[in-house]
Amino acid sequence: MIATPLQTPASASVSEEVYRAIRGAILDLTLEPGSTISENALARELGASRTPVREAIQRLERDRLLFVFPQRGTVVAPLDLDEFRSAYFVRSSLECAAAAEAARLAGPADVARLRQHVDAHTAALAVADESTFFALNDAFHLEIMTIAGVPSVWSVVQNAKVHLDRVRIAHLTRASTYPLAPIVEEHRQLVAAIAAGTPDEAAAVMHAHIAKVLHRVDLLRDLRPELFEMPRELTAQIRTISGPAAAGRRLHSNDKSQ
Amino acid sequence: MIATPLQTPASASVSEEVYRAIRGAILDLTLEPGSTISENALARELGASRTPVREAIQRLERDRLLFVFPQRGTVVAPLDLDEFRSAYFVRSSLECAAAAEAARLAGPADVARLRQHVDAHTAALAVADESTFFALNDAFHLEIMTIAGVPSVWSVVQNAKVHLDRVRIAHLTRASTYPLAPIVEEHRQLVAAIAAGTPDEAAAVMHAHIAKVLHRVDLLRDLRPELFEMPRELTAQIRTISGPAAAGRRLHSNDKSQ
DNA sequence: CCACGCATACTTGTATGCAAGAACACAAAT
DNA sequence: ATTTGTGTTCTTGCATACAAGTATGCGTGG
Repeated sequence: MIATPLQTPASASVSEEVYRAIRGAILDLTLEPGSTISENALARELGASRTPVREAIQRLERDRLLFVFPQRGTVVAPLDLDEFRSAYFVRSSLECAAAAEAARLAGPADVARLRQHVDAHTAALAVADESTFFALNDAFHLEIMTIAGVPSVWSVVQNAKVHLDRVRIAHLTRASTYPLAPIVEEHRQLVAAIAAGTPDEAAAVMHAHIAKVLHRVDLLRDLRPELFEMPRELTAQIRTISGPAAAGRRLHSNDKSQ
Repeated sequence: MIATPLQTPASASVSEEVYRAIRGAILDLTLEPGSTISENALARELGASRTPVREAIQRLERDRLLFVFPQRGTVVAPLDLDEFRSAYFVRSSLECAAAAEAARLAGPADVARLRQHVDAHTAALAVADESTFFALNDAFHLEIMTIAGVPSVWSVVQNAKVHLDRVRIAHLTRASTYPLAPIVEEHRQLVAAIAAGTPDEAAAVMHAHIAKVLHRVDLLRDLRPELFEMPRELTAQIRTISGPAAAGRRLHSNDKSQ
């Protein structure tokens, strides 16, 4: 059961709201990796019709958060090592290049704005909850992209970042708390490198900053290997020709009780 | 008028076919930047219903090839310098990083496969038309991504590359022919750098290889500045409150003759 | 006990109807 | 001549009905 029947605040469009709802449910494991969902069931739950639900599902499929098997079903994408590595590659490459470019282009006003971000982040360290903290984190990284002159690249980074966040969040709910202070400290070093106008240094700091997620995927794989497994029914994407091989289990979760 | 009523060969789904048809029409300027399109008109032309047309339009909007203004209309995205620069940034960063990584990881079998690509490309130089030549070009770049261990990153590059291709194709149809031989030669140098196992050299060669598009956008901007202009009717995305400022011109192309 | 056939209840893909809003055309008033 | 109101027709967003395909459950026959 996903959260609420669409009472989310800034109502842009039903489709957008449904997208955010499902995406959030996937990220916080309300919808577990490998579980099956259905357009009709989601439409009932969210109080919308199939059309906007379907549009959201197609967006999420392009985000690689869902797999749609026509006439068979739709499953939440299991965590995947290759996907994680690709996402890391994209984020690392783009953000390091942006940090270097920002170090080349940044003027005094830009550096001042970066420092404001760091100050706000430091203040949030004490009082804010995690979600707002990470929102500030995203804002800081976006600011660097903006200084580099390519703000719209941030959306590409975000699309990749989801797959890193999935691992981080899943690991977070099971393991210890997340150390937030080092993040702000690394941001401070990043600003220093950008202010100094040293592109290589900025890229190196950014690389170290981002690389800290890398070990989490291995830890999570040990903690909860089932999050990485595709349900056996859908593993055979190439249908065996009436072969009785994949008999036994059922696809539908049979949740009529909803 | 877009090409044919959906007779394209490998019929995956209506939605997919419509997507490819519109995308192709945008790329080859059958649909000119800034022109308005409509779900109903496209559905009639392509012999489909609105649903798959709508799905295709939404994909193309996420590709930034269309702008959808609810209740007002949908326009083909004009060429845009910022979009071009962002796309170049994404492609350059990812492909240079991939080339460097490929230089680190490539084994003899990988190098052999790369050489096969170059040989096939050389052969195509004499006989093949441009579209198959560029298909081989894409295959080569994908192979590098594969060797780097992140094949799925290629889809990200492709999404950005569209905006570079738009400029190249638009410039191609108006200006002289495209010199193809240097491309293959640069690929050869790239393979040499990867075979030598020198990441920095591979990245440098890749950078020079990709950077050749950069000057085209300026040339095209001089040749056909109208391709870069958003129709004035939709420039005001924030509606002036019943202000008669934007009066005069009309939005709808009024092509009832179709 | 096992294999096969069939009915049934699901799935997603597609078509279509309706609603809300925006822009144009035109007539009327100032 | 300019403005203003109004109706028509366009636009996209959403809801819903239908079509095609798939997996399950059960009965039947072996």
